[in-house]
Amino acid sequence: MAGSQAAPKKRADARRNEKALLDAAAAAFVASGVDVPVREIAARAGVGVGTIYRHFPTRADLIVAVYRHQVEACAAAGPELLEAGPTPYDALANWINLFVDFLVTKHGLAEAMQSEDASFQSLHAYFIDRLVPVCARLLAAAADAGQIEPGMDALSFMRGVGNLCIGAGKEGAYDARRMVALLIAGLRVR
Amino acid sequence: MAGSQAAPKKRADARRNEKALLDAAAAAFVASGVDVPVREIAARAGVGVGTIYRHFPTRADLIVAVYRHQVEACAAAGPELLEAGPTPYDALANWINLFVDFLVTKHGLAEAMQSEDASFQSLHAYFIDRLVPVCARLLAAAADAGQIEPGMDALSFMRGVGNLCIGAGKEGAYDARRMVALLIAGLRVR
DNA sequence: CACCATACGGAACGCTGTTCCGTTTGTCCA
DNA sequence: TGGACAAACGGAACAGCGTTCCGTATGGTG
Repeated sequence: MAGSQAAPKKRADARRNEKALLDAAAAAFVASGVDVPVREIAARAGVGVGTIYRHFPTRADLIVAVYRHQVEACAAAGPELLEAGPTPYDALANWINLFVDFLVTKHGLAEAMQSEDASFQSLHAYFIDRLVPVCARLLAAAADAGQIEPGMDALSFMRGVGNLCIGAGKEGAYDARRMVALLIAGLRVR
Repeated sequence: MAGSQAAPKKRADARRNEKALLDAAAAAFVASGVDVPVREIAARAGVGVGTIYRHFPTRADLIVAVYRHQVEACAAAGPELLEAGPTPYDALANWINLFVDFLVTKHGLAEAMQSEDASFQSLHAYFIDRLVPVCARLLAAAADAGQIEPGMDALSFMRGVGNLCIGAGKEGAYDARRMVALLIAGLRVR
């Protein structure tokens, strides 16, 4: 097999800077949200701005790289919850809650996810690739079990959930989980 | 009574420019969304940028001025629907649909509404003043009729509805009305 | 008609993202 | 070991945005 990557042998300083940038970006995202100025990330990492763009052509690429592990974990949790939960509907609700918790703790990520800006293309693509199929399977299972109305497409549903997470985690009394719970409840057959 | 305004007699050119700015802004909002560059609005109106800031200190003030009529109409429709609808729940659903239709046809307005930027303070204040009480009354009526769970606060609910409208009206197949319908359905008692 | 407060225009500033190129540095082979 | 070359770097420079500020123009008025 081809190992982890078909690494075209990058230079040592390049690898070092990429790591430093990921750490700096993670810290900066926590401190100032995912729309923190590029210069600040560069300063934290002790590199020039050019170096950021060389490693991560768009902000979305950097965001994806920083949160890849957590997104993968979320994707992996889908089938597990489906097997563990009392019913498919419970599994769906639990999984969505997992996703919501992830989103609301990343300042500005929900906002970025719905941005139509071209530079966020790769962020969309990644979330769609990894999470929408998982959601689709949970929705299908719940529909097959007769617990929710069939016909909801996973992409729209996840966009709705993501939208509801916008503005959460501020001082205002807005509770994203409560709103998402309403949305899920709205799916149920009556 | 004090007539329509206690107008402190503004100069004729100032009144003319204010009108021109409102027209230009309305056209620019339609063409490029509510986050159209200030310079473009100024150019459309044939004035300098300073003139915009003199009449409308923040972008939110301009947005409020442009859409005031439609927001007032929406606010006025609440009590009417409550009286007309077969049930309070129907009135609530119809009114929310009115609000959603308003939002999705104003490119970028839903996004602006959830912005926490200080310059949008007056936009928040206006919507909260005019629409939240109407929504609260409809929610209370539906709860009193035993059709929805009591305890939903109108502000959170409207924020949720507004959030669901983000990204509607683009090429993507996202249907804000459908998602909002889910949210309303989630309110119903089971 | 002359005065002056009111209002205007747009240059200028600061902060963003993004590009570009002269310089530095790691790697590899003679 | 040392030199050569591709790879990578840094940050100046540019463009687009919101916002401020002040010299200039103008409408109202006695």
